[in-house]
Amino acid sequence: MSNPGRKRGRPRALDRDVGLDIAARLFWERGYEGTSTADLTKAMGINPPTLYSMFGSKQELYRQALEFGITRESGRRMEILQSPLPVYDALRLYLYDIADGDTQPGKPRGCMVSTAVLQHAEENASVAQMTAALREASMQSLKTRFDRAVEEGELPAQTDTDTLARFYGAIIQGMSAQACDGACNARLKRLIDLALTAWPDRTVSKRMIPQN
Amino acid sequence: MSNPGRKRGRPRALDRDVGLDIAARLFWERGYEGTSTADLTKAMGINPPTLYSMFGSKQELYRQALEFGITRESGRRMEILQSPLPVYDALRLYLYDIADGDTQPGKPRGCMVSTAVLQHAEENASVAQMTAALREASMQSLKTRFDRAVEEGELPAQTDTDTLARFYGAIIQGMSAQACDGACNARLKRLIDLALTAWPDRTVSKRMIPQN
DNA sequence: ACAATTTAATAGGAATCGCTATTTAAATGT
DNA sequence: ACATTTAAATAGCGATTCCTATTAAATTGT
Repeated sequence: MSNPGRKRGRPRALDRDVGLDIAARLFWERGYEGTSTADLTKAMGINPPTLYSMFGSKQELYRQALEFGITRESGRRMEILQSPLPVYDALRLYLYDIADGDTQPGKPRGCMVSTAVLQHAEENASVAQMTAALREASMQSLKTRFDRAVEEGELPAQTDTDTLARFYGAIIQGMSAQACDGACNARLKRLIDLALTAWPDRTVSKRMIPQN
Repeated sequence: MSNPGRKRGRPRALDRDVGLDIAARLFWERGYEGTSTADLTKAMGINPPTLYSMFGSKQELYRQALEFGITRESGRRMEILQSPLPVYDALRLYLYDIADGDTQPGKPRGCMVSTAVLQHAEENASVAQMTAALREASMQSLKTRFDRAVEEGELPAQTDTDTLARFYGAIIQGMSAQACDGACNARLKRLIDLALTAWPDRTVSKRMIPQN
């Protein structure tokens, strides 16, 4: 029969995105080294050769699963950060969104990137590099927004935007760690609210009493 | 020959503490799942049966290596925290000591506990429980110190000491993650200095302009 | 019906995983 | 010297690691 919408040959039994979603959840929960290819094929309901023909290798599957898992939320968070809101409010919403991501019901705890592959066997150094680069990019996007805020007069000219970005980056990583350890959403948001009191404020200097 | 200071039988070829130090460094660098028993025996210069007769199992070795690795610094940090210094200054020195620990030349980056075994295979859940309990205990010791500060009038009576402890706990975890990613000592200390501006201050409320 | 095309399933390979039964070596006690 | 005691080394077990050569199945084109 003529069926122009379909290719020739045996149809795929597993949708690629479904497979990536399953892989993302497994890697998210158990880490790269804690997830075996047998875990992956079993969860996807396929046999090893299918996994390798679809995704290439375990490392390549991890890369694709990472990309698949973060694309949607990464886009949303960029919109929050680049919104017309004052930078402080954008930052708060940005952090709240991350706290929500760290504590989604029915999904693994913590962040897929923030605390992933920090320790690893030598042979997995290139995998660790993937997540490290994503963490660095995340902090750079914060710094870029803060730099704009300086230019637009929302932050003092002498603001150390790099340290400010890495500080909130540390909060993000700490939230992920604590979510892995069982922290609830409300607890993470209390933590955010406290972290936001470190925001540089042009109106008042906070500590009137010298520290030394 | 009569030699009262020594036991009978073949002498140990490897000192227990030397072995634990080697194991601690390997687990620290590569994580629990990233370190194989072959890595451990090779680094110690022993054969598998010796490792198992000395330490019992991989999991038990990890427990002992953790204990060995953190005992000294844990004691020092408790002294800092319980010193007669004002709580703010004690906290600052405490965090600086951790930053130093995260960036020691010739040792693995980051903290052995703060960011360890956050993700893991199901079979290693009990190992993850070890590090999670140590992280929780670390934050509890901060909270206890802050509670005392409230009692002694160093902090406002209404201070949320639990959130305050978990906030600096998040900073500690973030520092460890960033040290793993290559952050230097000075960068971590800039981060600490910024985090310390979130310290509750009785003299002035920081944000004079309402946020909403 | 039959060839062509594409994918899945079977079966297993080489290496490594954590771990151990057995044997050998090195000390002390008599 | 020789037995006793303690620990190390040899050798390897069963299971699992990531991955693949080969075969079988399911579709389309003619």
